[in-house]
Amino acid sequence: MPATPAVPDGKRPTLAHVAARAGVSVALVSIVMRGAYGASDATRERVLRAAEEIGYRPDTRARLLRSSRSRLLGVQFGLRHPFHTDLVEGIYAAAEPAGYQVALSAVAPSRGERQAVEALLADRCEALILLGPEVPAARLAELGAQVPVVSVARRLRPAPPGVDVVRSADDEGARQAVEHLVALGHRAIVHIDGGRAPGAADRRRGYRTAMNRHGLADHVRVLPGGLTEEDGARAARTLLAEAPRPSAVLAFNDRCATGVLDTFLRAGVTVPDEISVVGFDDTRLARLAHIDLTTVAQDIPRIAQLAVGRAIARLDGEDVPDGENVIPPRLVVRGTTAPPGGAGRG
Amino acid sequence: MPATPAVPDGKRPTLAHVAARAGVSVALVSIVMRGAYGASDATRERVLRAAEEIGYRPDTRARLLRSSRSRLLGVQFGLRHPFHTDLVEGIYAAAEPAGYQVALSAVAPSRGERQAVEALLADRCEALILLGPEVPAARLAELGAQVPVVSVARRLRPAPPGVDVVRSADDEGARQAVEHLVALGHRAIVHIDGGRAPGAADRRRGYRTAMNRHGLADHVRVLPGGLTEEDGARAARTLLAEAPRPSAVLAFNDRCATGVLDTFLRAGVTVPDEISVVGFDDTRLARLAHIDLTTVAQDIPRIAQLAVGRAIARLDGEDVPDGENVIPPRLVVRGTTAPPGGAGRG
DNA sequence: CCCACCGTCTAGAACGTTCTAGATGCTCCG
DNA sequence: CGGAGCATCTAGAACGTTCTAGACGGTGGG
Repeated sequence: MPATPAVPDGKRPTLAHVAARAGVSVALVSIVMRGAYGASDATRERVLRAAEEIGYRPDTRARLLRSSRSRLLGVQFGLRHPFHTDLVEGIYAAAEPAGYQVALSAVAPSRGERQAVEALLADRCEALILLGPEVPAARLAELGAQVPVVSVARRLRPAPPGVDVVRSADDEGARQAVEHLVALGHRAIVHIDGGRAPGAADRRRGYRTAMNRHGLADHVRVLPGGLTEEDGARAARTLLAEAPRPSAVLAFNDRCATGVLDTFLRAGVTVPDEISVVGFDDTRLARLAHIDLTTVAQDIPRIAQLAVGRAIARLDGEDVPDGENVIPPRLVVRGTTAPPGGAGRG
Repeated sequence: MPATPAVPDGKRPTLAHVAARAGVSVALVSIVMRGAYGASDATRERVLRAAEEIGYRPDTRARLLRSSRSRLLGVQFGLRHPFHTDLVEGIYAAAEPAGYQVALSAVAPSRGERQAVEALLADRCEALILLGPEVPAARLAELGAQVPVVSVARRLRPAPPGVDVVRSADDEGARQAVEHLVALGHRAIVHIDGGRAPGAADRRRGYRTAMNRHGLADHVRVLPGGLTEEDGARAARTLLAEAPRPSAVLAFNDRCATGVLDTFLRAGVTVPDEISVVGFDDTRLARLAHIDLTTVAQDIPRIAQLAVGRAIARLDGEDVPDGENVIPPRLVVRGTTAPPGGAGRG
């Protein structure tokens, strides 16, 4: 005679089913499932066996509903930005050992930041980690008033209460790039910027300051760009049309830089012989031999770790000092930069 | 005198708070918030205003706990695969208009497929959409017995009950690639495969069949590869060491193909003059001018739409016929293929 | 004038879990 | 022998929502 399944029809097994099968109370099963104190080894084993047998799986939502803490970190990211997806990997790696779960909410063409964040809040995330948020600062302040918020890669001055900032020293990164180009002998260095994108203002400023410091104030030139390949390509087309072209370009990020490279290549302008190009982010893309892009690397694991750390510290009620966490970037020299006039590549 | 906030301290507002403020019952507020039938226009407006004023936000988890349906689709994807992230965008676009929410669970170095799926099930997803799952078929069958499962890009023969398959005609794609190369005059065409990756077996078979059909059985050669750049690079290094090299390479996917291109480029082997290369997926990467990769495009929006459609159909209890949904791919000819011996590029 | 019916609203029980408060029985100590 | 103290276990109330059943007043047909 086959044992009657303890679980009715299509319903999924609950604590009560396990309890019935193991012959104990629901509360005790809860204790065992959580690994909490208060059950003998013998019953513990018996309960676990019963749970295993009927395929019990705890219901996160019911669990969170009851307990005051949800231990859930909400992460908003852009699916198309390798920089973001790499950060997400780091966030998983940092959050799970600390006993926090991660809820992802992507920004996509059909799904704005507002929608992405609303979903996270409705899911009861205790804190928000926003990767490169582009909403107005006022909106971030509003969110910060509700839950701890960590803004990654987006500077806020001053940071509203409840909002932490973790970012690379974007100005410093731009400075390193300019120093490198100047050391190679470049003077006409143009910056294709990121417009209103997070970090863009700092990179612009870093570029300007470095240029001025080297007495190149006359050569300062910022071209409107953006964070996609298309934005880079558009700016590059402007440069192509010019009589004496600049000898070097500092792009807002790697995607933008590949758009620039792409356009130059199609137009027969050789890089770095005729013009040098520098990116920002050091994505996997930049490392490929065809692209082999000189770029400014951000310390992604460290940024992820810090972002999670700040969020958790706030949740644990630690009295985190207000202020930004700024992480130094590092220039990675590859094949798209060379002295002007073309000593050339390889 | 400032109005006393209807909501105590740090707690977030609930239906009860809204009800108290609007002077109606909790049940009525629930009706209004859901937009359900059973409230007059006057009270409806009054309740909505009260909710707005105290910043009420429904609690998804409590909502799901109570109602039998969760209207939640769980999606497992790989953060590093542009093919997956593009699909996720399509899935959002298809699911939300149909009234379903999407829960994302990423596979990362620190987080295997088992863990990713467990998280989705614990969150009460009604159906699972798995992008390129690599777990054993038995495991998928086991999952299919619990909830509707859609396996995207991974073939299963036979598909276990409860498991739908949506995929490109991988064999057909490989065939198109071979046809193209043969038409250009190639004979020694080698395939760098995807090992045990989803779709790899079909692409291998399509390659073999097409080669045989053209009387090139003697030239059939499958080199072990994989789905990352590194896998492609490794295989390319093997080829570089050989005396007469093949004249064309069909790589498992675009990432693998870029690894191949990369290695050839660094070794001074010109593409397509000395050797032609074809990828698979038509990622944004392939379209960049430096790479300009001939590749097999998959119809991503259609795949996403179909995957969501099948999941929802199963949930709605429609009697979906078992069987795969196979979508034809399309070869995109770009700059990495040319006749052998080098009439060359540009 | 009665009753059925409709639109509007409400009380209270679910959902699956955790938490609080306490019950039970055992051991150990004076 | 009488508690105190401990380990183990349990009943029942929460959590914030939806659902079921029904209450209430007004209207209209016979």
